Amino acid sequence: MMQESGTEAASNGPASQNRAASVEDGARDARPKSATSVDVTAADLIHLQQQQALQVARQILLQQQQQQQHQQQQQQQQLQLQQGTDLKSPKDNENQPSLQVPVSVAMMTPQVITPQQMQQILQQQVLSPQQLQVLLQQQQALMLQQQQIQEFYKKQQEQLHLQLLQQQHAGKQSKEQQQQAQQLAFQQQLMQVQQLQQQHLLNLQRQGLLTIQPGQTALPLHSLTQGINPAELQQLWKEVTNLKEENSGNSNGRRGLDLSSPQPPKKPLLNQHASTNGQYMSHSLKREGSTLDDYQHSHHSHPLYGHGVCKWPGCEAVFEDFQSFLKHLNNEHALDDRSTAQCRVQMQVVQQLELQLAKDKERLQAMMTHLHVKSTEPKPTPQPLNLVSSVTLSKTAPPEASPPLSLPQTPTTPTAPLTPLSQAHSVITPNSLHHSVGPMRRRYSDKYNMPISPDIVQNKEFYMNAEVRPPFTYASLIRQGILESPEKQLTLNEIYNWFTRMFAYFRRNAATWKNAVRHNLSLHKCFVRVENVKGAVWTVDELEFQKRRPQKITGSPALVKNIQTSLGYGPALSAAFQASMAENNIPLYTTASIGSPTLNSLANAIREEMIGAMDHGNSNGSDSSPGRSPLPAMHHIKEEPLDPEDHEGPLSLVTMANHSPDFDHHRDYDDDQGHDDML
DNA sequence: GCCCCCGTAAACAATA
DNA sequence: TTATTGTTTACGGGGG
Repeated sequence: MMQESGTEAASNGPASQNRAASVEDGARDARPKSATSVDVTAADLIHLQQQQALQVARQILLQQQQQQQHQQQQQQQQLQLQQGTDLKSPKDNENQPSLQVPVSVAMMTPQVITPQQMQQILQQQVLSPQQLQVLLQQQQALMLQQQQIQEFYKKQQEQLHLQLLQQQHAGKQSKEQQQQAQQLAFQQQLMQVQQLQQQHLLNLQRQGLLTIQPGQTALPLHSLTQGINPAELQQLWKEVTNLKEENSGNSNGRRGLDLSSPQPPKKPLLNQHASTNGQYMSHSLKREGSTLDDYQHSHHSHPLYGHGVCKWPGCEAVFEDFQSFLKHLNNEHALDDRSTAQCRVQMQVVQQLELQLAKDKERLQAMMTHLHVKSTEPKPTPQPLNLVSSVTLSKTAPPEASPPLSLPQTPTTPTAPLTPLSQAHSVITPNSLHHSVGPMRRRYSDKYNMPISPDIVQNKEFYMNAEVRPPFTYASLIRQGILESPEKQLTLNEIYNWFTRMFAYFRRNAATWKNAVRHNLSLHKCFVRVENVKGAVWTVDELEFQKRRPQKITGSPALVKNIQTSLGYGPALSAAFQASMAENNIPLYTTASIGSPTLNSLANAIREEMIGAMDHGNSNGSDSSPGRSPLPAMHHIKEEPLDPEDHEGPLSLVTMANHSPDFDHHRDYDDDQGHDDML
């Protein structure tokens, strides 16, 4: 009789809820002013620079002392020779024969780096061609400065030499004073070099050319500190830009830029994130290749072709039609050394961007965790868009929760059914995040008549584990839950369970949202209550639901395009949405064969028709015809007797689906709610 | 400012 | 009797 449900009513007064909500909102407003950046701060840079300079300074002083002694000895020898004495010291001459170039000068001299080093630098700091140019200019400017310093140093050395000679003539003075003077001069020079290098590094950082990550300090900092040979940069620049005259077809002098022998991303930095994102990265790369192929063969839109312009890096050739572009692509960007080099650079760019994206996502997750999750409740670190590669479900999360139908359930294929375009619109944007943190206002699924399924599908793991309010209205969520059920019908309690199972947010304050669910079920005509022998189930009248929010979406062309593109890519559509479309064509309560391509296209077509009908702006709440073939309203289902087997209870329902709501866990949810509500 | 939508709260009745 | 389910009303906020 009494279906399981939370015992939330007793201790969950509205006042306390409001207080809790307001406090929560206040906490959310108190956002951290300073994000904990993963980049090395300027202070760290300076510290490293200072340490490095200290070591160099010690070497310089040692060398300088030796050199000074050597010079003085030479001078003494010369004097002795002039005086006719013959005091040889060949040993000293042999020991210090080639110290005319001080170490400090050697340090300032730009070192010629190997191609491998250059590649490592590129891998760790992938630069765009523009950035490379800027870097080149910066390096050349630094070279000039360093040359000036060298000249200055040489002049000083000469001056010192002259001073020594004069001092020799004037009589021997204390060597300590000379050494101190020279040390001071060298320290000044060192300071100047340090300042220049720090300025250079800071400039690079400011311009975003240099991002030093933890654990990355060794090579890039060292290399940049020592200066990259502009010739090498120029060489690389030539290799990766359009130098068509170099298109010889042979790999002459093309070192390490061969795609045929793909070097594994030997980036320790990348591997640091492999535990969480490596899968995602490799997968996305793989997906990138497949989509490219698909585009090339099946679409007249091409990722390398946009607005009549070839988007090959550095090309920007203009074409009137797609065919000429394809010809150009095959001719000019064929498989040769230049293309492979450019491709490799682009791969590095993508890898770097993905790395940055992963970092930003981690930061976002940390922020959200900080803002929404109680510190006393250690949660798994859920991330939107299936970044969680291996979900360790908390005790409040359904451990198995085989998702219904096409939901990507296995973390091993996190983005398998997705397309990049579908990802683009359904990623948790700051806007949606804003919605999710506050009261449930203006869920975009309603506002723009968008199917919520792709979002829920893509962020299922996220919503399941993060106490983030899904940016959908109760009505949309209820509909989604009902449509995800195998029979497209749920009892009230099953709807509750679906909420708690799918959304961590609804595992607390049960009285509030359950009341809202009931309220919505009763209020909206799109939810049809079907009497049953053993109770009642709720179904969705899709027509009524579509009529429910006839707000036009013509306002933002980009938005409309987004919606249409999202509809145009079948894999992004969830089976629930397809099923909902199928409901308009096939009788209710029949288990539709969901997922066939024809049904997908049909569903898309119907969906677009619906959106087109919405554009005409149906009168709100009126029962006017939506402007397309009037499908029979679903109200008759109220009288339609149901097969008792189909809805005798939750357990019978779950046997039909591969997603089994574990009601023990629902108990847990309710219990947790009780704890939460007591707080 | 008005209207609509949505969320929330609450009262109330029916029912198991 | 109690908990659940379902209906309805009221109110406030956001947004067009």
